[in-house]
Amino acid sequence: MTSATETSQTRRAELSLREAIADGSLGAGERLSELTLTERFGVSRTPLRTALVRLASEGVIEAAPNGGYLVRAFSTEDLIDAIDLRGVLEGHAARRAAERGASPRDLGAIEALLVAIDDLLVAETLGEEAFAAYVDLNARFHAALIGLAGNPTLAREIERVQALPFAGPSAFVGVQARLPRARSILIEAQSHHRAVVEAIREREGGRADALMREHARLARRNLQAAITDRERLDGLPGVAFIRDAGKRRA
Amino acid sequence: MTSATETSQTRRAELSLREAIADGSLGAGERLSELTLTERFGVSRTPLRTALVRLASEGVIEAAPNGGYLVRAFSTEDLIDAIDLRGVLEGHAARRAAERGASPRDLGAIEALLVAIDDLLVAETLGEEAFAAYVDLNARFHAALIGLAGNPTLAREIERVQALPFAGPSAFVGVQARLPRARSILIEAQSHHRAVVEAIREREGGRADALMREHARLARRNLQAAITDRERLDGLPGVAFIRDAGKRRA
DNA sequence: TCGGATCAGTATGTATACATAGAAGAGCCG
DNA sequence: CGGCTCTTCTATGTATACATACTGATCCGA
Repeated sequence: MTSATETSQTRRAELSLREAIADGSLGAGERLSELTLTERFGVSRTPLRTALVRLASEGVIEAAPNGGYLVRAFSTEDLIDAIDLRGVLEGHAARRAAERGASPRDLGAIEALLVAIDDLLVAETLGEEAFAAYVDLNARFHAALIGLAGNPTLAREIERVQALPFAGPSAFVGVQARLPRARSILIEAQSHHRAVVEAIREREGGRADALMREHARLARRNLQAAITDRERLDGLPGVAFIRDAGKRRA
Repeated sequence: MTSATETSQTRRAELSLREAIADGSLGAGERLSELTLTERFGVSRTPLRTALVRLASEGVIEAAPNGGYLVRAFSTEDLIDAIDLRGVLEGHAARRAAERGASPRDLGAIEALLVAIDDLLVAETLGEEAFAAYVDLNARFHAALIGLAGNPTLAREIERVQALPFAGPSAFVGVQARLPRARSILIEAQSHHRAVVEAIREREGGRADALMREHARLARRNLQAAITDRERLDGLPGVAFIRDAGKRRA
C-alpha cells in the first residue's frame, strides 16, 4: 500500500463525501454524479461507490428510484424525530447502566469528564476554543455513558443515529454560541450530566432514563431556536440538511 | 436490463448471502471468500462486494481487521440485547402513536389484523401452515403499529435492528411450535397486541410503551427456553447466529 | 405552435484486469 | 530436529473497460 497517505481510497472517498455533505457543498436533494465526485475526490469509481453504499445505508444519502444517489433532504420533523430517538436510546443506555451498576472506576472516569466541563463553564464568557473543548468533552461524556450500559448492540445503534450530524450529542450547540443565553443552556446541560451520573450511581434507572430523554430536548430546543432565527444558522454543521423534504410518509 | 430475471445482480447477491447466513450454510465466525461466493451465487465480484458492504453496515457480517469479511458471531447476551432494544424502540413507537393519536381508519386496519390472528388461535392445535400464517400476520401487526407512530426515522431504525433475524418480531416463535405450551404463549402475545391497541386508542402512552417492552420479553423467554433445550433448536431461523463470540467489550 | 418520436450523449451497473499485501509452505541454518 | 526466512500463491482493494438504460434535445408531423 502506498504509505504516503496510509489511508485506503475507500476511506478517503467516504470522508470526503461526508465532509462535502456536512458543509453543504453537496446540498440536500442534490443528485450525486459519480464521475464528478471521482475527479473531485481523486479516487476511482470503485471506492467511491463503496462509500456511496455505506452512506446510503446510514441514511445520509438515498438511492434514487432509477439509479444513482441523492443527498437526503430532511424536514424539520425528521430532525426532531432523530433527536428524540437519540434521547430514547441514550435514556435506555443510562437506565441499563443504573440497573446493572457501574464500577467505581468507571464512575470516576466519567466524573472526571464532568469536572473538566465544570472548569470550562466557570468562565463568564466562552470563546470559540472553549466551545470546541466543550463539544469534545461532551461527546466523550456521552460515549462514556453509553459504554456504561455494556451493550454493544445499543452502542452501535446510537452511533448510527448520530451519523446524521444533526443528531449527534453536540448537535446545534453551535447555535448557543451565538445566543446570549449560551452559557446558561450549557449549565443546564451540565446539570443533567451530573444528575444522570448520580442516578446511575444510586441505581435509579427510571430517573436516569428520564434525564437523558430530557437532555435530548435541549438539542431540540436549540433546533427550534435556530429555525425561528434562520439566518443565525448559516455555516453551522448539520444545517445543510435542513430542507423540507417534499413528502413525508403518513 | 436482462428481463430474464428482472432483478439486479446486486440484489441477487444480497439475497443469496442473507439466505446462506440465515440457514447456517455460512456459519458464525466463518471467513467469507469473495471468489468462492461469486461462483456459488453466479455473480461477479462487483455486485457481491456491494452486498458485503451492505450486510456489514447492518451488522450481519463484519470487516476483518486485515481485509475481508467474517460472518458475525453473536453471544447469548448479544441476542438478549438486540431483543430488548427492539422492545425499547417498539415501545417508543407505541407511545408516540398513543400520544399523537391514531385515526379510526388506521385503528380499524390494525384491529382487522388482530381479528385474523384470533381466528388462527381458536384452533386447539396449530399446524405448520397456521404457524406460518401467524408469523405473517404478526409481522404485519408490528409493521402497522410502527407505522402509527408516523416517524420514518424510528421505523428505519427498527427495521435495521430486525435485520438481525433473531431480533425480528417473530423471532423464535418457531421454538413455540415445538413446545407443549405453544398455543398459550401465542395467546399471551395476542393479549399484548390487544392491550397495546387499546392503549393507543385511549392515548395511554406510558402503558403502550410498557406493553411493547414486555411483549419483547416473550421473544427473550423463547430464546432462553431454546438455549436450555439446545437440540430443539436445529434448523430454526436465526439459530445459526448463536455462537458465543469470543470477547465482549466491557 | 405543440406534441411526439427518434437519436445522441451520458451515467450507472457489471465484469474483469491488475497490483499489493497477507498467508502458507518449503527450504535452509542453527 | 526445530525455528526462522524466503518464496510463492492467493485474496483483497483498486482501476478501468464495456453494455445497457435513462435523459435530453432536436426534428418532424399534425
